[in-house]
Order: sequence, then structure tokens, then C-alpha cells
Amino acid sequence: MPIVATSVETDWVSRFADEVIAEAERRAPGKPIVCASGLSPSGPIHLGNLREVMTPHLVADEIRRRGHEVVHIISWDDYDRFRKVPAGVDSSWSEHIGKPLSSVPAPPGSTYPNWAEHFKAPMISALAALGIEFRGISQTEMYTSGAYRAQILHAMRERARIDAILDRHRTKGRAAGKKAPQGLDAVEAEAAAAAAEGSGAASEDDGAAAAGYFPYKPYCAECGRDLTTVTAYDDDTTELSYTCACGHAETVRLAEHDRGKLVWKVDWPMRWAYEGVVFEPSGVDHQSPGSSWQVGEPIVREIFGAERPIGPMYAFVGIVGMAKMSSSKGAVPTAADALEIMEAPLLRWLYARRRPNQSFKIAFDQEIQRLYDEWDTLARKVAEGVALPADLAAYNRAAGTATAGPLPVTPRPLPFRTLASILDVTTGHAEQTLRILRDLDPEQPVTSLAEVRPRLDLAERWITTQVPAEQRTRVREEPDADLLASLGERERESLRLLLAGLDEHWSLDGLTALVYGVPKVQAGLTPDAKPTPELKVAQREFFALLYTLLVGRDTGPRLPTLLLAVGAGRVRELLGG
RNA sequence: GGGCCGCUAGCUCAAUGGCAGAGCUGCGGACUUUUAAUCCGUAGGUUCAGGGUUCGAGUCCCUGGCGGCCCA
Repeated sequence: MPIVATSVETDWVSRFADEVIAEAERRAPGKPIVCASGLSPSGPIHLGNLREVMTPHLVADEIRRRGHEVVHIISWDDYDRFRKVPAGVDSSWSEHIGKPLSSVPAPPGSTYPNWAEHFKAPMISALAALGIEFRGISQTEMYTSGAYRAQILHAMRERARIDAILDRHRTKGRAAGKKAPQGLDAVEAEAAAAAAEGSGAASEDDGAAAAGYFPYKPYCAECGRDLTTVTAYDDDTTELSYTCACGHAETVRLAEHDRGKLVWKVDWPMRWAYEGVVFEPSGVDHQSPGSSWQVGEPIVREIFGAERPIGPMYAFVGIVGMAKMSSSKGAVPTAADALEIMEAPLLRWLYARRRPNQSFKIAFDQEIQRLYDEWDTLARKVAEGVALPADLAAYNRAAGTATAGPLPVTPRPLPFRTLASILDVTTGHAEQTLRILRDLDPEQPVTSLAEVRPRLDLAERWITTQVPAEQRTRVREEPDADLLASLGERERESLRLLLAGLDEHWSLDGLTALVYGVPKVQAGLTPDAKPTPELKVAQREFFALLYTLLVGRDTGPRLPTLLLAVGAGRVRELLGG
């Protein structure tokens, strides 16, 4: 079913699209509309950074649905300096601090040629899985090829005016050390710090130096780092002299020099002008006076003769319930991590259904089951044509794109919690899993695992990587001899009745009838008798006994499922048969 | 101290200035069934407070409160 641009959806995406189209018509009529994202591959590109991409992606997609030509560019800020060696990487990497990210060796064990490529690669695959079409622009390539030469020379010529603009916005003291936000736990604080790091914001060297203001910073020809200071510049000859902390000093002709970059606060506005960006969001840390977003406005207007894009500030994306194993490594989850357990449309949906300025949290814990349930319910409502307008809009944006059409789905979307529960007891054993799935709905049996993939695999990865061991079902290795020995005659009889009926009732429905029937028979009732309150108590006690003997706890997955998964032989053994 | 954002049902959130709505939870019920399965029904509101604009305000304006965040 094609996704059509029919309705006049009035969600946040649509409203931005209205605005962007109108603005693009005014600024550059007839040209493709440019939406932009900027990502710094200085470390794992996490789910907060994904908002930097999803926001313009959704807007661009809406613009495309309306028949306009649009391009979504992703600027890889891989020519930014390597700032610090992250925890877990050999401290010898500190010698690379100050080099462009694309010149730093990849972390130990990586197969990628450098630091930036190592972190770009998983993001690029994740974006493909998410159906996000974009044009990637490596800032390393742009700078080292001289693409920005005219802009650099222009910025240098205008350095006094730039300095004056920056001066208007410079705050008195230097920023004090950043404090970790209050009220966050360790994981969230880590994510927050990483988010601030990634958004290219705040405490950035803006080019002020003793010898005057220069908006250009060369990477040292000798050591490759940016520990350089420009000491002189001549507008006529474009001769630029610099010294480096390593002791190297030289004079180059900037008109031929391709190893350096504009300082961030000038670099960003320059690119708005260069690419003609009409829409580019940024993190909430840009909302303060003096941020690069704020000072970028007068710089792009007064220096580069263009306008600042329309740019919503997007709020924090939090993570809930990452398994301890993952979070203790200090790892903030990436889009690739999320796609290990979520279908792509589901992940898109999280970003589509919230306005950018709303913060939200992505659940890796039990909440994910509810998320899947909500998604399935919404899909059903959409199919029946009874979804609310706002919900329908979010659904359509999540389910597919204008160019790629609908994203792949699981043909038979069984509830995630059911799949997880089954895989929990089968520990992923394919034959057992299929047998249980087949018995789930005898009217329309599942005939192959392919029908329930990829959701089946996602559920398996979730249960094995995110669910704590104490919440998993672990079938006992040995019979609980003490408990078996302490059982009264009535309990022993109940087990005998169950075991006696096992073979004859070996199916999901059969076992269901059997486990509910045993207490009835014991009470002198027929197996199809209506339950009484007393009987229900007896049933619950019987179930608790079975759970304790089978999995060592008084509750667990539904018994028929559990029995099927455990297998008749093992059941007999554990129940003392 | 300056700034940004938010405040709507128990929770998470919708609603061009035009009858305040969903989902989850709760409660009730069905399926031989109080499981970590499924389905149906139902309740739920001083839209943070006060003032203003308007025929009409959750929505726009002002003041205040509370919360989150950024900067100092």
C-alpha cells in the first residue's frame, strides 16, 4: 500500500514543512530545498544525535511528499579536532589530541581507516535501515580540496567585522567548567554529556588570539595538530604565519593552503550560506545567548550575505533500562543498538510522534513490550481507518518515506511480549519455537519462522541482551528433591494426574485443558465444570507448585507454553514422575 | 542574575481561536482461564493560578507559581 500525500496533516512536521517551503520560495525560488544535519563522529553517534537527523529527515520527507525537490545533507564534522581520549581507549591516543578526527587512527581492533570512519559507518548503516535518504558531506574532503577557499579568504578579509560581531556576544568571564546536570543518574548524565559534546556547541575556541583575531586555524604541517597560533596575515598576498606548540613555525599562502579550518562559530554560518540551508535543527544547548547558533545569525547575514536556516531546538532523548552490562561500559546506545531490538518504523515513530522540543525516553526495559503493543494497536486502527489525525500522521511518517515507500515489516506481527516469552523458555531453539508458534493459533497456524521475522530475532536479542538474568526463566537442571519429598498426598496426586494426561494432551489447547482440569478432577468435578472461587484458589496453588518445581519460582510463562517448551521427558523428571 | 522550553485524566501525550480526546493504568465483563495470553465495555477534567483580548481561549497577550534545561 503506497503512502500517499493525501491528507492535510497538521502535525509538527507538516507545520515546519509549510514554513520551510514558504521560506525556500522566498530565498531561492525554483531550487531544491536544502535541509541539513551536522554530526560529529568523535564517538558513538547515539540516539540523541539521531534526532539531529530524524528532525530534518521527517521535514524533508514531508516536503518531498508534496512534490517539491528537496535534499537532506548530513555534514560529517570529521575535520573537527580530536578533543579527548574516551574511557576504554588506550591512553596513548592522547598524542592525537588536536588532530582532525579523520587523521586519528581508529580505536584498537577497528577495521576502519580512521577514527571518524569508525564511528560514521554504523550510523550510515542504521540510517539506511531507517529509510533515511541523505547526501553525506565530509568536511575533511571539503576543506582539504579547497572547496571553501573563497569563503575562507573572505572570512579572513572580514576578520575585524567578525571579531566585532563575536565581541557583541562574548560574555564577560570565560565559561566555568561544565557541571553535570543535577538529578540524572549515571547513564543519563553520560548521555547528556555526550549530547553536549556531539552538538558542536558551547565552549568553542572562537579564534581570539594575542596577535589579533583570525577566524582560521591551520593544522600544523609538522605534527598535524591544531595547537597553532596565527601570528600574522597579509590580505594582499594571503601569506599566513603561524607557530605551533610543537615548535614548528612557517608561513603559507592561504590561497593555496588546504590544511586548516574556519573556527566553528564562523564555519557553521559559512556552510549555511555555501549550501543554502533552509532548515537545520540544533540541540537545546544552542538556545543561550552567545551560542554558535545565536552569533551565527549576524555572521551569516553580515559576512556571508545569506540567512540563517529555520532551526528548531530539539530536546534531550533519554534512555531507560539499558542492561547494566552495556551501560557500565559507559556506552550510550546508538541507533544501531536500538535497531537490534526495534523494528525500524518503531524507532522512527518515537521521533515522529513527539515535537522536537519535547524530551522523551527510549525504553530498553520491559516498557518496550508496551511500545510494541501500542504500535500494533495503532497499525490496526490505521488499517481500519479509525486512527486519530495526529496519530495517523505519526504512523505514516514512521511506516515509510516518499522515496522508499513502506519500510519492511514483520509479515505476521505477533505481540512482542509473546515472542519474548516463548524465546525465553525455548532459549531460541528454532524447532521448539516454531512448534509453540504453530500451536498458538490453530485456526491460522504459523508455518515458518520467516513469517514472524524480523520481530522474532529482535525479541530474542532483547531477551538475551536486555533482560536481567533474575527475570529470565531458567528451567531447573535437577528436580527439587527436598520439595518433592515434602509434598502431601493431595499434591502428589495432582502431579500424578498431570503426568498421566501429558501425552494425550500434548498441544497448547490440550495442556491448557489439562492444567486447569487437574484441580477440578481432584475436587470431584468433571474437567469441563465451571470454576468456583474455591476451585480457582486450588488452581492457583497447583500452578504455583508446578512453577516452583519447573523454574524455581512461583510464577512464570503460561504453563502450556512452558510445558511444551520444556518437553515431556524433562517435565516428568522435574515433577518426580 | 540572563535566557529557552514545558505545565491538559492516576501516567505518557493529542486537540487552525470553534462540542477537551487517545493510549496505558484502573474498574467491570467474556473466552473451561485471578498466570507474564487474547478480546469487549467503562470511568475518569476548575486544561497550574490570576487578569486581559474575543461572539467564543487549553490555544493569543500580561503577571505570578512550579518543573526541566542552557548560559553566567
